Amino acid sequence: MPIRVTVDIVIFTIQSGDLQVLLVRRGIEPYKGRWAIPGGFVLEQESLEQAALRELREETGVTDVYLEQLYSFGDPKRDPRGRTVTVAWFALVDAERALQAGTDAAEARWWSVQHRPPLAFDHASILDYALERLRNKLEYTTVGFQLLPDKFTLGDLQKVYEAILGRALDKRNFRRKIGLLGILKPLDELRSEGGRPARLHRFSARKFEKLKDKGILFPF
Amino acid sequence: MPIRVTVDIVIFTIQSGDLQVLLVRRGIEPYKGRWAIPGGFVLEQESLEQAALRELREETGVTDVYLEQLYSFGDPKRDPRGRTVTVAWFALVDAERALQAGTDAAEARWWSVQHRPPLAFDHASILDYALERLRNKLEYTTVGFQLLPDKFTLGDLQKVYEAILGRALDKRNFRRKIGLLGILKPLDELRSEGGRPARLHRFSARKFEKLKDKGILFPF
DNA sequence: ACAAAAGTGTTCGATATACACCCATGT
DNA sequence: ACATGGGTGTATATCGAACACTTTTGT
Repeated sequence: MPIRVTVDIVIFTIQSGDLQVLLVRRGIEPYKGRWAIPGGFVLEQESLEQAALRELREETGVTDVYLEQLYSFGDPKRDPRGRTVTVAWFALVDAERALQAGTDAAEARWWSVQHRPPLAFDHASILDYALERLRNKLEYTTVGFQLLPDKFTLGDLQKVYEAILGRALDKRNFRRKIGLLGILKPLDELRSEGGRPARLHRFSARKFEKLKDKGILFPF
Repeated sequence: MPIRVTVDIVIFTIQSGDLQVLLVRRGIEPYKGRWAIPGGFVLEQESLEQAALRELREETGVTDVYLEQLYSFGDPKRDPRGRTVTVAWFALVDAERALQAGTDAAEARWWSVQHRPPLAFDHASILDYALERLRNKLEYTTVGFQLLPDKFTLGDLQKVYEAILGRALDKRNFRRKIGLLGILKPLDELRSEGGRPARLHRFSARKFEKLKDKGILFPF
């Protein structure tokens, strides 16, 4: 009996200030009816990353997202049907793209990471690990920007950080630190949402690459 | 043709202030005669970590070392004999244990990471990645202590940091920061080595666990 | 006595944190 | 006019970086 290799993808998004994860309901045994992290077998001719991207596209229809390898899980008993090793990934999609994902398949939906259902297999461990990685990465990289659409307000950005870190941040300190990085381009465009209109910004990946090369990272 | 799953282990040590990696010379094709990272197939009934520990023991005779999963590599062309996915790990062994490792098998020896030979397969990428991870981890964890024997001097410890980071550190700043952590127990024992004798210290893992729980990490 | 490594404090700049009020719009 | 979210500066504490001399041993 050979070992079968799969990929599983923990897909996060932010919906109205709440960190959510995409889960699919299993239609077959084992764990029939339980919710699970989307994934599937690695095909003969594709790399692990290609497999993850393919599953992501098949399950959610989304493409062109942030994707990072997380960890590989291979406990001999993790799948009762037989020996599997899964290479887990985590992906970040912005709120706009997230909408199409949840509606595509009837048996896929977004769950708040706070109020998630019991999961199949060892998927609870995988999700916990992904969450931990996301929190850590938030502090020294710009992954947070991946959860926002092209144009966003500084309030939007702060909400992303607060949702992931699970605590409130000071508005003035937050803006100063973001400003210091100089990786946001303020646009000549405002968005009104129940109060004073907020300026929209765009993430400038080009400026960020320069910072990375110099070893300057995120100071949260 | 199923995918075959292997583990490869990048084993680091420090010998007289130089960061070294254990490599084995391949006796068969492909890449016969080339140096490679030690590794082998994952067996039917063992977890990935057990497989890594087993290979580590078989190749080096060492046990009870620091071992951490690194990344999984699965390019379809990475092994010309057929499709493989390897789960790469990195291990740290102290100088005393390292001695027995290099001598066990005639075709295994330590190489300075600076002057390493060309490697088989995609092992150069794996080694580079391990080195990057080690450097990063050094800055916010206590992995550095894993490269030292039970008793060591502060000079020994500083040399470990300098060898891995590849730059000189200020002795006073280094000692202050280590001292602030309060995870070293000074012993009533000195070691003389060509100058004023140095006090030996021991790493107190118990104290460190408390720090970790509070989220206090290494400030290098 | 001298060579060789151990040991020890202070100053300064940068960064993180705490904290409160006015502004522009919609209703 | 009032409710709602947007926008702005200063003071303090903490942390990291730079920097030089004395001490203890072996030869």
